[in-house]
Amino acid sequence: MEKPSLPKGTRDFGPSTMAKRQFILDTIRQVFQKFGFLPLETPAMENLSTLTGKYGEEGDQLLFKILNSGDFLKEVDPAKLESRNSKSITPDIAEKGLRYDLTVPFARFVVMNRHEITLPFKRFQIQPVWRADRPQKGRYREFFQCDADVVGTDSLVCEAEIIFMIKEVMSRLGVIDYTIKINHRRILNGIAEAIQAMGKESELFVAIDKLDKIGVENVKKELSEKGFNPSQLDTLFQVLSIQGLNSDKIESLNNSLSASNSGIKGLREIQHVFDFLKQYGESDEHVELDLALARGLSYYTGCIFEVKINSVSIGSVSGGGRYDNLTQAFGAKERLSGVGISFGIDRIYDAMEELNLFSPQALLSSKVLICHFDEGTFNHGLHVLASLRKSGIASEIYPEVAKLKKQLEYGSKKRIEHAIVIGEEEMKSGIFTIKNLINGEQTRLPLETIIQQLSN
RNA sequence: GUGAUUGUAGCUCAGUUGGUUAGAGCGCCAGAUUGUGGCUCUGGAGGUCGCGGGUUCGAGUCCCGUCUCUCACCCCA
Repeated sequence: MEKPSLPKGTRDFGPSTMAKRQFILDTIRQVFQKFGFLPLETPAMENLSTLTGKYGEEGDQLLFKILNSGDFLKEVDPAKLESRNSKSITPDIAEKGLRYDLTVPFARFVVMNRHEITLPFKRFQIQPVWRADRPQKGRYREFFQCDADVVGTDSLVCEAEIIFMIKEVMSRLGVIDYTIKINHRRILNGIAEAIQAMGKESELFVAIDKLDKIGVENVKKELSEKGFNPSQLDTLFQVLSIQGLNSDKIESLNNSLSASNSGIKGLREIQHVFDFLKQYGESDEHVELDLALARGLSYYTGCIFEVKINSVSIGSVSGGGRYDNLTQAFGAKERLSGVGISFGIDRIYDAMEELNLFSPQALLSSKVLICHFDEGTFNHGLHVLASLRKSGIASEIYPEVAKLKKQLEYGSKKRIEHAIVIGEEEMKSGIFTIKNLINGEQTRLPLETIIQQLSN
């Protein structure tokens, strides 16, 4: 017999893990709802035509594909089969794939249901996504994303709201030391213009995105290998090295990017977002304009965000941005702009675990265990159990006749707070022994009093 | 996709230059205590040493292959 195992990069979540995960999920869900987002769920699988081409070539390779049902090789061109080229055969044998993120399925949903959606449409979605990546720290092949997106408005107040939501989620989770990095694709384009690197934007952005990870020298090295000349690099790092308050950075960039329409427009939008923050009464604490933030997903066109929990060696726990043309990819005639944020709760979990931020009592368990001695007291226990549950007290009865020792041990291990012991005497008198399994104290009380005390 | 790394009891790990019947701690089960868990004591169960092949009189230990874990790169939550 083969030992059972899990596929690479996937995990089981036992009860104690789930208690903590639920806490994070509930927190995020509550914040999304408080900000006026409505729930949406989409299928785990999508047509591959929906998914491919939205995440760049690299992303396409990370899609999990689902083999067609039935005798799927029958219809395939024999010459193609003979070629043994997986890439060319794939479209013939796999029409579906597992979703790679929640934004693209959302865009698909919007296009398909355009007639019954009132714009601007705000939705949130909390579901697992799958990537055929090689797992490593903070990286799984199945993980949850918690997305909130608004489509159908260009208003920059949406960007500001994203920042408010991030702040509220972090503060409710008890995360104190974190940074919301913000940048704008147009500013990045402006920088590319300023150093005359048009047409080589992607190489440029990918390299500077690594700045805080590998340092200035290594980025310079990578860029010169990619064909950037020293004077370009000088100008680039002159711009990137701007330090100080967000407002100082904006001011200084206004000068260095003054020749670029795109750059100026991006800066103006960022400025607006900061203005909205102020107007709302929120400071720009934790928010940092970071010119080195680029983000890989190719569909972003406006503001981009990333949240990093400091002092934890885990990638970003949240990311998002504005995209202009996502619905166009599905043939929508009208231009629908959208902006969204995605929280990665698996990484948030890992980070909180590392920082010891979970409160210890977060275990989901019954409050009362009913202990008994024989068939008679067991049956009486069932009545007691019913009364407890009617009063909304989470409770359970030890399901078989066993030694008291064993029953109490069970309750203690499951961290059930109280044990009610029902013997002959208790059954007759209606006064039950209730034992606190945490501190060991024990008293005798009538059922009504017990229920009253436990209901609080 | 590239590179490195790990694998011995349910868990965390020892195991010497290859040498008898592979160990410890924790956990688990039972008893001491037939109506009282956590502490203590006593006893017990549990391993094809990841899998397959090779070298050897002899392999947990050496060699090859394979799978797996973890980490880094690429990319990303």
